[in-house]
Amino acid sequence: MEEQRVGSLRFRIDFSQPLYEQILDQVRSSIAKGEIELGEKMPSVRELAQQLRMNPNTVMRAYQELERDGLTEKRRGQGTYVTSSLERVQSFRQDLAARYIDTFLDQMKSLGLSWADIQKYIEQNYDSDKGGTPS
Amino acid sequence: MEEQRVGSLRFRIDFSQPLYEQILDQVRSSIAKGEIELGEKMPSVRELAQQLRMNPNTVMRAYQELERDGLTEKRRGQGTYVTSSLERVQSFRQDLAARYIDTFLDQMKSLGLSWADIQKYIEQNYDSDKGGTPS
Amino acid sequence: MEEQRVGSLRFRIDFSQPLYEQILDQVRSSIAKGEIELGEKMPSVRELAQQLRMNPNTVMRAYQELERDGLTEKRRGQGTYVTSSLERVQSFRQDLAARYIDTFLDQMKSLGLSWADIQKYIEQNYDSDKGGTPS
Amino acid sequence: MEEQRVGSLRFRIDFSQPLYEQILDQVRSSIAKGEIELGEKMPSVRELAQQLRMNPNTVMRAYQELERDGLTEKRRGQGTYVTSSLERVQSFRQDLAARYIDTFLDQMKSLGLSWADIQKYIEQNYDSDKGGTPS
DNA sequence: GTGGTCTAGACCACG
DNA sequence: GTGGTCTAGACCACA
Repeated sequence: MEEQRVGSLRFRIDFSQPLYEQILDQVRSSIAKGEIELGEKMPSVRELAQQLRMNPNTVMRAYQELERDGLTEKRRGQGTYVTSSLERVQSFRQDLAARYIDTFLDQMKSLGLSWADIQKYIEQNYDSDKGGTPS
Repeated sequence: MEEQRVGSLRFRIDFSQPLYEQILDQVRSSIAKGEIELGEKMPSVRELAQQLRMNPNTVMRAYQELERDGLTEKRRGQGTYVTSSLERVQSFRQDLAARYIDTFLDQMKSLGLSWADIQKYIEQNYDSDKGGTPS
Repeated sequence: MEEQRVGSLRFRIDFSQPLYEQILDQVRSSIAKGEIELGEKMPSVRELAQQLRMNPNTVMRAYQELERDGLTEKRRGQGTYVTSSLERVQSFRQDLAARYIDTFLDQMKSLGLSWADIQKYIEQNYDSDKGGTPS
Repeated sequence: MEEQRVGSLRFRIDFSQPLYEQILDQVRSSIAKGEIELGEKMPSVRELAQQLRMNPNTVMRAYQELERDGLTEKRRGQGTYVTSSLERVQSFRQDLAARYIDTFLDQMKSLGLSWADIQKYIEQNYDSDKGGTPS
């Protein structure tokens, strides 16, 4: 329900999805949007676990996936850092967007909606809030 | 892998999602696209389970959700039928589309992509196949 | 120390490496060598855990990596199966071999040994047992 | 990323392996290849730690292992020196090479590849750069 | 201090 | 029955 800030990161956790997935998605989002800077130190596993009132293992699982995505890197004994490679972030963002778009277009197709239909619908209903990079 | 036909319905099942969900989605899609006609008889739970080589419980769960959606109705002693109400189908289609779109726009927002970005991206990459059998 | 058989799989577990890695390596090896057949059912997580006297979570972690490798697939409520795709196994084997070889050649290079040196050395010392596909 | 020189030694450090291990391996390599001469003085622990921007404890751990290997020796009040015994270096090199080779052959065996397979593969893929600065 | 592995045991979704 | 998520808490390696 309420949002929580931990360092530069913001979290909004509920019980509708696996906790580690929510962490994963929300950290990805923070990195993709540049809310947390390249090369910045992430909160430690234990710290984040405590702040979010979760078990450290749950947080660690999310951190491991982030590293597999190439979005963070671990430095032994020092902590976890956001990657410094802008390129890696960009390419990750592209890939993920493409995956989301594919799924979405499949869904629309399964309902028999064409791209023109979708455009019309969205422009009617979401004119005021089309998302995008925050100011 | 391969597609399977059962009456007017077509199924393509894999193990990446819950089986009952795949049945649900694919029947919904068949109804939305008019591949199975309004008022037509659905295969019985047993029949479909046998054809798809699944546990009848799995098929039943999908059928229950279809009925809750108002897309089908059971007639005692006769079986399950697709609703005859075009209006019901249309409104269901609208609702589902709206839900998919919301999710999609949230995802795009989480990646910092605006509606303009999305349009540009899709038109570049999917020009030839924008899907959809317009109603 | 002693080898253990679970279905078609053989395990030899010690404490010199993470347990889940040993499971992972040994299952990979069994698949690569064809000791367990394509499409065959793997022991369930709980079953294997019990046989190896480990916690199910430890086994599950290994199974998750196997799936990420594309060597196995989960079927909900049914269990875990070795992939049926020979191609996937072959390509995995190629990739892994290439990785091992790269590492090895780097090590040899760091010791100032040329490929000719290595060949000579191996042929002198390992003539009787050059490994390879078991009879 | 970038290489760093400290006296006769060259280092290339990342975060994918324990830092002390990287120092260890790279110093061993420098000695084995004769890049640093027998009897030459090593940088002091503090000096090296400072140059590599590491904790002195980390460097010390690597130095202790080098001494255990017989590749270096401490002289009280003077610092650490590379051994003057060519024989010791040679025998160390042999041992280490043998260990690497054993591991490698085990890996290949676990993938069901024979020595002939390996030779063929390497000669196809690495013909231009077989590494090595023969002694 | 950091992350990583492991155990024991609960509870859930799926078939 | 299957795998998946989560917690609590122990112990380890690295810096």
